[in-house]
Amino acid sequence: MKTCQSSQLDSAVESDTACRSGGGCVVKCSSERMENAAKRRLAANARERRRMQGLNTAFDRLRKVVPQWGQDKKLSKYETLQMALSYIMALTRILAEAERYSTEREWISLHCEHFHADSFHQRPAQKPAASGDPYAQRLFGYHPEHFQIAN
DNA sequence: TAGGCCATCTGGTCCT
DNA sequence: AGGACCAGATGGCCTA
Repeated sequence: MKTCQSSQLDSAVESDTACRSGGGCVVKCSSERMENAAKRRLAANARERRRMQGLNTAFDRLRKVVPQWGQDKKLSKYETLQMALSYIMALTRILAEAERYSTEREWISLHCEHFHADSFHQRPAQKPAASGDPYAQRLFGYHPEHFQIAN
C-alpha cells in the first residue's frame, strides 16, 4: 500500500510564499494549508473508495443476473462485462427469433423443451451447462477463452 | 515464483 | 472551489 505522498502538500507550502501578511503568518499559514491539503486529500480518497465500492456493488449485481455456466470461481470484472454482453446479445437474438414466428405457441414449443430458468444460473457445484448442451451453446455463444473486444 | 486480479492512493480533467 | 470520474502506479493476495 502506498503511503501519503507529499507532492500536493509541498505545492501547498510553495503557494504559501504569497502569504506574507504578517510576522508569524508564514509558519502558521503553511501548516494550516498543509493540514487543509491533507484533509482534502483524505476526503478525496474516501470518496474514491466509496465510488469504487459502488462500482463493485454494481458488478456483484450484474454477476447475479448473468449466467455462470458452473464456473467454480466468480467472474472477474472483465469476464462479467463480456458475459453480460454475450447474454444481452443472446436474449436479443431470442426476441428477434420470436418475432419471426407467427404464433407464440409455435415459438415456445421450439424452445421450451430446452429452456429452464435454473439452467441459466448454475451453481458452482453444478456441471457446466454449455459444455454438454448443444442448445445452450448455440443460443449462448460465450466462452471464457474467446473474449473479444466489442466495438 | 510469475502472472492475474484487485483495492487503494494519487494527480489530472471536467463539470456544477 | 469542490466533487465526480478517470487512468496510472503500487502493493497485497491467490493460484498454477
